[in-house]
Amino acid sequence: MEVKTIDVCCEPVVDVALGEAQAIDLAAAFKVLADPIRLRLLSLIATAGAGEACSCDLVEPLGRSQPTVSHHLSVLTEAGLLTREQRGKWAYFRVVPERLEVLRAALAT
Amino acid sequence: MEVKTIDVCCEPVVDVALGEAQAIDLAAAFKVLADPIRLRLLSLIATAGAGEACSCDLVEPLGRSQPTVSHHLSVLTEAGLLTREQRGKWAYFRVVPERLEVLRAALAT
DNA sequence: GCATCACATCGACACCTGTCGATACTTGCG
DNA sequence: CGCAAGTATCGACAGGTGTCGATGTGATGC
Repeated sequence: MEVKTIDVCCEPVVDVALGEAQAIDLAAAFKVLADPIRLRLLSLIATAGAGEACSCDLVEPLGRSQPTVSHHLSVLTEAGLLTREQRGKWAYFRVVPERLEVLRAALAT
Repeated sequence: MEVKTIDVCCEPVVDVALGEAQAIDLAAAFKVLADPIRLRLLSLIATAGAGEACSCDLVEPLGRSQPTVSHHLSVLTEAGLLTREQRGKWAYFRVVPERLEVLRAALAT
């Protein structure tokens, strides 16, 4: 997946008729969440001790190869759902709650 | 897309570590939303006059062929996001707010 | 009964995406 | 400097998905 910076408008889907461009952006955002590995990555990082997790601790519990996990972490980061911080040899990731909140708002009824 | 009945558990993604099976179900649910045409269908139906819309009124504004729109309506209906009611020659669709609410809850922070 | 309209299904195609092994790239440490 | 460890990137493959034209299926009305 190639996900650019995603600008999701805040209008709920069920409020005003969605424009074509907004629909494309919003769909791209949901596409990032439409993968079990990425959902589990979000969950693992969010529930980790200090609210952050190292790549090295994420490969094994998911049962996927290191390149695959790295790929999914990139997708989540490029979508703005994660932040990446390099500390020495290790890369630490944190979730960005505001991003989830934006998507959550789009589903408001 | 072939989407069976989707049973999404209500645990927020960021609350407890997501199980493998739950992640698969949740990802399938988000996959349904990860398409611009389907998002616009939801939006069009939700904002329609009586809260419902006929297929005949959905083909033209989306700029896709009738089979394609019919396909997306099937995906949304099978996922439980829409209900379908046949009245005479026409098929009327309504959104199921509870379904959106379930997905919304999964993104809670 | 038959033509017509609304809609669903089928078959086929191009494109995208998740996956992995191999490899390149940094950083830290002797 | 040279080696090792943690990650990212590359290339390639199998499988999934959106799309459409053609066709099938009911229901309506003459």
